[in-house]
Amino acid sequence: MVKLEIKKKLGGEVSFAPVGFGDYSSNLPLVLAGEKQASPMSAGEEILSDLKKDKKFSKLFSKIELAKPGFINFYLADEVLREELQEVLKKGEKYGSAKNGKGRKINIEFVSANPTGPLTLGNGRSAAYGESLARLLNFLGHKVTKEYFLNDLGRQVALLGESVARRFLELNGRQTDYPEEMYQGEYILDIAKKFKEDGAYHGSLDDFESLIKSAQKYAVEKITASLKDSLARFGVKHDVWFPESELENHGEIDKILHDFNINNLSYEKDGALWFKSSDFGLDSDAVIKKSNGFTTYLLSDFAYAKNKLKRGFDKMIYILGADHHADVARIKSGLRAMKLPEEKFRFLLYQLVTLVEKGEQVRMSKRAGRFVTLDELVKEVPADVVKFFFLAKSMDSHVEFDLDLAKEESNKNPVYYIQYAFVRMQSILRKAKGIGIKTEKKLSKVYPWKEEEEELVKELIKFPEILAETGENYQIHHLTAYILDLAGKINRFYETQKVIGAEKELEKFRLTLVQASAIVLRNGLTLLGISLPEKM
RNA sequence: GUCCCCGUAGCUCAACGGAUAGAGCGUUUGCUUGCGGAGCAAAAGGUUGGGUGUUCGAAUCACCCCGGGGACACCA
Repeated sequence: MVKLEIKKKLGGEVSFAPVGFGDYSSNLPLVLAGEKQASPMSAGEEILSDLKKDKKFSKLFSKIELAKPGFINFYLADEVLREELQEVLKKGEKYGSAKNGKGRKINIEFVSANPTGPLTLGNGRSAAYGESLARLLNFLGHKVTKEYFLNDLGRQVALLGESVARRFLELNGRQTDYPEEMYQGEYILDIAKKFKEDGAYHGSLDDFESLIKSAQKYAVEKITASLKDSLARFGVKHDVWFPESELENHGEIDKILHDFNINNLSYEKDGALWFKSSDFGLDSDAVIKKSNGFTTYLLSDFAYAKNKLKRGFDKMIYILGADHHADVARIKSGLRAMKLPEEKFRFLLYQLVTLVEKGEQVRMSKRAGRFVTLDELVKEVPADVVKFFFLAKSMDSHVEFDLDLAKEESNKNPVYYIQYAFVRMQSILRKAKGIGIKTEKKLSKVYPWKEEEEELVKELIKFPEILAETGENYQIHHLTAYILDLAGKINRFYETQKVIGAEKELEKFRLTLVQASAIVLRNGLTLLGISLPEKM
């Protein structure tokens, strides 16, 4: 990774240069000029002559130049390009991987939707992002656990049980009303029907309490299973499903209450128990135990954070919808109060996915039964397309989703452009193998680069650098954009340079380019969780 | 009232404070023998919502407006 070497050597920032300014560039002269009040160009001269003294370093480049306002531009040497190209073939599916993570344990929690209904599009965004980030960090040498927090306690789940119970009573010919606060989606009726068919309830129909309990347990199990199915169909698999009830059963929630009490971090008011969050950076205090005796979500969050830490994770990443923005501040206040290492917790918020129907925005609501499910979408639009749609965007962008438009546009999605480039490369490789052409490391003849070849190699060897950066800033969409760029370079190369049937040595050389292209596309798409067709 | 995110080409979105603001879709025009045309080449399309600052340099940072989304519960 030449970029890293320049960075080390200079001790300043280095970036990929815009077209026409070499391969890498640094603004160090401008920065130094500001600090020392010297002219950028003279500062640049000094740096430049220093760099040139280091023979080993300057051998990496065909040219190092000082440009206009005060940039140093680096042009990669031909041999470096050729060596790195061989590196791609040598490392194959490991190309781009690293050991920087040093096996540090990372927990990534994502999706974590309540088991009270199907997954929504927003959950899909979380799923696509979490899965990809996990794969990337793994590739970079971390030991990643993908985790799903299952809220199997509390009011929403109780409400779910009651909803199913009421539908169940209806099915059994009992007169019951169905209040507005019940879950309105059709899937509730489906669950109630299965509940009846399975004969899962053995008690009396008049014992409403017992019915609710039984229906709740049944519904949570059914829905959890279908959540797993939906995610599997979307190509996402969590390593750990962590039920909230486990925290309660192991007394971890009570332990927090106890500790807060001892350390004078909580107090009673209006029959409820409050956490003194205002002592830890918040505007107000927060309820952790309601006057009806039930503990709040926040308390579980505290216990859960502590639990994760206890399991030995070095870093805990939460992927949350932007509607949890305020929760983040509350959780952090709790971390401070409990003296847990705040820097090990990282909260990533993605902006919400809103639904557009016939030009109108519709607020999705699970309770009101008004949403598009991930399953519905994936039935109409291939999972690869949906993932690309999410992963090409920054987490900070709102997504307005129009199902009709998505269906219509699906076959124009850029993901096909990338897959097509891959298929073309595979096709050439197949053909070459068929007629016995092999790639070779040592070529007896070195050809000058064709423009499209050079651009392609340079793009290919950026891959490890892009991954390293993305692993730092978690901006997965940068990786997505890179792969799209790369596909463009590949298609241009394909269009202009004949591979099979070219002059003997040249044929071999271009074949290495083809092979390297296939490798990088494969590695990149795999990290995004997008599939690689052999044929289309 | 406080806090978070966004406003960039007709549309959907990119752009570590850097050099000429880029892709895809859509529009217009070309490209058969060469390996898959789901491609390639080119054109048109922009006062980066508006303003004031900060500095060598601002789509990016600060402040003020305008517009959109979200959060500020004994909801989850």
